[in-house]
Amino acid sequence: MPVDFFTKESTMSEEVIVRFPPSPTGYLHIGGARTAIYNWLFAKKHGGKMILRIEDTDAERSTEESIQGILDGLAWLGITFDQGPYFQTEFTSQHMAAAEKLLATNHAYKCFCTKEDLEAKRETAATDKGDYKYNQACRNLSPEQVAAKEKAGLPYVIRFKVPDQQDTVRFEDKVYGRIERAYVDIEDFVIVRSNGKPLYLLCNVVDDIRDRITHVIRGQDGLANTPRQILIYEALGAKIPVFAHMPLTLDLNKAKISKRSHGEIVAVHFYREHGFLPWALINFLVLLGWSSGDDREIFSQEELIQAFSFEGVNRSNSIFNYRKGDPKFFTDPKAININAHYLRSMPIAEIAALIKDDFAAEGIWNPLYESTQREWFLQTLDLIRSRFHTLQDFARQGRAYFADDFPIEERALEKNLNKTPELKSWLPLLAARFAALPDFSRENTETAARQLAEELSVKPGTLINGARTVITGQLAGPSMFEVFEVIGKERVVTRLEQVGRFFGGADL
RNA sequence: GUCCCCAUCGUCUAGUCAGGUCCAGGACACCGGCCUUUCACGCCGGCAACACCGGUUCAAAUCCGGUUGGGGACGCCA
Repeated sequence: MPVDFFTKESTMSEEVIVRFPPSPTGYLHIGGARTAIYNWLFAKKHGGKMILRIEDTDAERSTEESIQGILDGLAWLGITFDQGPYFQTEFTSQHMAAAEKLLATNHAYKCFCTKEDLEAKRETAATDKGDYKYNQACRNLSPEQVAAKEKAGLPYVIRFKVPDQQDTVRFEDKVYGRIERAYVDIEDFVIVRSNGKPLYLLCNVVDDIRDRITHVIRGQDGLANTPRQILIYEALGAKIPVFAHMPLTLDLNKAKISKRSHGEIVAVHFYREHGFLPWALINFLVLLGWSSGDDREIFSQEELIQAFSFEGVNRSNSIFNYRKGDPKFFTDPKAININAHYLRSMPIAEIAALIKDDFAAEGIWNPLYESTQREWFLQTLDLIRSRFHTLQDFARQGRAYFADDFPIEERALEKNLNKTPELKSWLPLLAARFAALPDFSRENTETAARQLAEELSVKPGTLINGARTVITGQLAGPSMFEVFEVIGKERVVTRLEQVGRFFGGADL
């Protein structure tokens, strides 16, 4: 395996290449998705490429299911990549070649200290509240000593030999600015396990060199790893990429969000299943730690690509404002608000396409909605969408517009019907007036309803909201005259005539 | 414990690099009003923050030092 590609300088240094390297140990969560989004935006903005690399070196925890979940999540979001997915385990020989090179150039050494021994020392240091650092016991072993230990069959790991200098490792982070770390504060870290498997720090760097990554955009939790990785780049004689660390997303208790402690709420698929528009989720996520600098918060894809830059990335961690068990907000209120915003402003035909499956699942899909009843369908969706928060609301809260069996809200029943028992006879009267209308327009139904109200000496609202309850089962909704029009004369008249069923049933 | 990073309304943030135009702007949430047959949308208004202490300066959210608070990293995990 030739190793000179480590030193090969990029000939097309202007081209931006970024990567998203998830480890397949769970679903795609919103923190990871946000990192992917930032990478994707940056690549798009600079006409660069994005590589998807599955970091599956931890065979024990990596699963096929998880890989698929991550792929599905990215696909749903519309985060596309130009290369990959690559799998880190496919490049083990390159990782090992790099380790050999480091060994050969005296940038690394074999360490025979046992895991048990080291763990004991670490524990002792922890109990004494002291600082633990590898004591470099094997750093200066003579070639003869190493040979002897190897011959004796002693297992060893390969450690990186951190330069013995008084200086600091420094780099210019695109978000955090200048970061410095003293060499003495970096211990000789392990790059190859005793079973011969290379470790993340090494693999990650080798892969980034091979893939000619120009910009490493990742979470702030990678910030502390960066000086060590830079050391590897230098030892391998490779060009160091630009680093840009993104602030983390924490929960209300300022703890890092994770599957373990937060469950489904932080999973991308949760949002898909709960009627979120992928772009709305992206729009929300991108705002968690970044701002355009002006007052804009809603962006089209083109606008966002144009507006995005590291300048606008905040340095402090942001909080995912989710309260468990909140009856009103099942996730961050701002996320819901943004989703609702798109729901009421996007082309209605797009919504129609997105809710088809949901309607089918609820048993209220009608194929005619795509042919002869398409106009009616779109008009109805448009009428009801302003108060909806998710795509699911159309089939759930909007059921009465598409089906004759729909639930009746208890509060609507009490307030709009039970309080005025006379409606039991008034609504059939209204039905008769409506039935007699030659043209069932909103103007005509309004005139008829108001006229009847006047004749009965009741407020129009009494009649109208009584009708609302009987016709939609709900306390609130669009203008009833538009509802009448959309639901249609026949169904309106029928539902009004059946008002008796809400007053103890059969005695009509 | 060691090292690194961070600190503006409840939350997301603008303003900090180039100190005065900021008794701090926007958004979400919340409260009130208008519209109205209801709820929502929309519009109008309100509540609400520069963590603390010291320094520099005519002037500090902005610069410097410290304190406190928070986060991250310190694995033969990624």
